Amino acid sequence: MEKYLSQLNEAQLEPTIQIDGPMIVIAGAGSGKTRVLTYRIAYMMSKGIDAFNILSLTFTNKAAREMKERIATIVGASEAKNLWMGTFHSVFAKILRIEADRLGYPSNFTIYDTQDSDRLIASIIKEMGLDKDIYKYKQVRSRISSYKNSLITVRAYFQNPELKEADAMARRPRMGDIYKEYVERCFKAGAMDFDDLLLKTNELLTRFPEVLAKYQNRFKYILVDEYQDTNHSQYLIVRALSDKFQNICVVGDDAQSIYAFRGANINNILNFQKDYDDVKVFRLEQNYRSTKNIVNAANSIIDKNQTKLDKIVWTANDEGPKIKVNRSLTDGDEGRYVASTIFETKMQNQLMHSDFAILYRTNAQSRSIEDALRKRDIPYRIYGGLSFYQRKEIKDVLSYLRLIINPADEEALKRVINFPPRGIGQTTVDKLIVSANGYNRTMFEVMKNIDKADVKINSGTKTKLQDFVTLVESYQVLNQTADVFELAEHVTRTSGLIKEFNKDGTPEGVTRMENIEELLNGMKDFVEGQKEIADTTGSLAEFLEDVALATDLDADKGDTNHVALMTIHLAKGLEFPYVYIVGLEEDLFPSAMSMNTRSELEEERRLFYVALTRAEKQAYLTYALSRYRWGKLVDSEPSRFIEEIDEQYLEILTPIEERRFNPMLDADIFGDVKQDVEPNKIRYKPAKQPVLKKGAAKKAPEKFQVTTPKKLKPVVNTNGNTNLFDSKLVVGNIVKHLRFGTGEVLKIEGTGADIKAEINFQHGGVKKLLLRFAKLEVVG
DNA sequence: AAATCAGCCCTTTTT
DNA sequence: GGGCTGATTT
Repeated sequence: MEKYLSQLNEAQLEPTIQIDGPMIVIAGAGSGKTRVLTYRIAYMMSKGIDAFNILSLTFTNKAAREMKERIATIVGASEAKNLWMGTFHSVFAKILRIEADRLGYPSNFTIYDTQDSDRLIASIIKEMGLDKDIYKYKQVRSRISSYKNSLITVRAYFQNPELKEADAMARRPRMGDIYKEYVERCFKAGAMDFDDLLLKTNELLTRFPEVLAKYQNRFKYILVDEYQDTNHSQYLIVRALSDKFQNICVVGDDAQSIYAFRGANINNILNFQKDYDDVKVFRLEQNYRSTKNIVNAANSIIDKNQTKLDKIVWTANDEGPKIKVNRSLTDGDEGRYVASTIFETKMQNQLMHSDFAILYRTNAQSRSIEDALRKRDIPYRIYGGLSFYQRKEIKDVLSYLRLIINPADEEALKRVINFPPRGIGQTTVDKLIVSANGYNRTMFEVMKNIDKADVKINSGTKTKLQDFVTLVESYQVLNQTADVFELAEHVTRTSGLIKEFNKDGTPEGVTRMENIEELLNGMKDFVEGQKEIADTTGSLAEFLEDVALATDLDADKGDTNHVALMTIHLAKGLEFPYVYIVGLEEDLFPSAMSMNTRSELEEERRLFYVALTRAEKQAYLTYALSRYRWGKLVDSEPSRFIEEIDEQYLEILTPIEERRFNPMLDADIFGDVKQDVEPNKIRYKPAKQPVLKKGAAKKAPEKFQVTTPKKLKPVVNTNGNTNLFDSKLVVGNIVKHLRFGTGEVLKIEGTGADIKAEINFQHGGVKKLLLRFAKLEVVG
């Protein structure tokens, strides 16, 4: 152990050997946080603390696995095996399975993924006869999710008039009814969604003091990584479990909090010192990862945020090259620029493909990059996106398997009852749902007793339903003896899935078959792997849980030497020698949807900070002047984040060399000639009509100058004399709108040309209006 | 009940 | 550009 501790600097050593009591480690990017966590656990064990008494919560299962492996090399595999380590979701799913019956759930409950939830909600909205344009299932789902993350149960919802009012104001008065029905249907189906795993854990710990005591005594030492990204529900679980012994160590970096959109509360980390007595505070401020240029540039960005803890990240590393900033004409050019510089850099410095990462704000951006990499024969791998387990054919197979374990699983049943087609159509399914709700039974139970049930289904269809029941039951019998792989293999063959995908020999069908094969191989690995671990059964239930909570499709099978493509969110915690941050454009990064409030914009800025601090040696920032979005070419402006970096750390590669407008050359912008133009050649932008955007007259042609800070743009009044942009509209004013009638001003937000007012109109409810466009008249 | 097609929304990020 | 829903046809 000593030899490991000697690898730490003083700042790292202190928290590592501090075992008892509440403590917080504020760890800057690249400061060796994971090392501290790993060695701390190993150190605890070397001091005689039983692995059974340590609970370590990480942000991804991959992080947990890697940490466990490293601990195993220090203290030995047999000891490390007993550590409880994983994400909140996976750890508490395990506990919920043990305690399920207390909550009225079967221990083999299904975990609904987002898609399952969406389908159920959409189906409920339809059944209730509501307008799907007002009740958009995605919005409804995210609303329900935020209730759950704030521990607002259905009962709490109906007891709180404010919530009902808020939903009514948003023209969704039936929100509570949908919530209620959704929760009941999940319960009946023996299913929990992601948020339930945390909500039900809280319920368990609150309602059953003996259960709380049991786990408090079990988890005498608790560690939480990435504490800045915990939500309220997670916060309460940690508080409850650590309440008795108060041996709680949280690690995080407020500057890297990027999950507010899913309920993460940055105040959890900002207020930690108030939550416990005598909190010891440690700071890791020396960055070991990146060059001075990168660290300083990142600091200069995060400085722009108001909400943050005091912390100065510094490094003793080399100065390094400046951050390269490149402009392209289109997203296609951007891709080609990235691909060609990767190619050149790799050749010149004899690097691996895996030394490079390309990070973007949205998954949709990967396509243009992929195309360029493929043309250059550069191997790459896309992380995240539509994960393997979310593909249609994989979900089909998994749905059959889910039904074996839990025939009450409504979403799985609806998915495969008529796939492959077996003559059971929508009408029949609808009748079954109505009937099941009427009898308060599951659809499967109704089907099983279809002869006794009062449903108007013709006898031919009834036979088909019974056949399906028999099929599933035969699988259940096989599950008694066969392992996961054998079972799945049998299911794909006998259900007709393989035949269905093989049917027409289309390339699509071939890919689907390959994916199914890959799934089967994965199962084989799972079966083999589980044999070596003592306390696991290798059961189907366990496999399905792994799959439901998988954070990535890890299992880096075979070749790991590829360029990594992923969203910035996914890149958190990772590092690469060369990092490209692409699509640095206004409305994309920062996202158009996050510019309404300061806190949203600050989260985008933290996201940019995370992106930049992934780089060890060299960072590239790229943007395009126009980009395909929703199938259309859209003009874009460089991101404000580029300007926010202190210019001394930047190298602008593409000073604009304006050329005279040339109709001949200009034509290729609209034709297909430009495909062959080499990237990174000096390009020019055709003269264009100035576009009015954000109420400002844009200087044309566009010229991007990093050296001059953006000045406040002149305001153009586009709406004649009724424009209130310059007026002193205040909260409480009564205003009149041409279309919406009169309303009260609830909120005013934004600055400059982006000032918006939230107005509650008598007709039309609450609306956010850009003052510079809205024709408003103050009447009171 | 199945197959085909037109039109819709979509893009923030994930356990 | 693409995926999904709903209407229409067979």
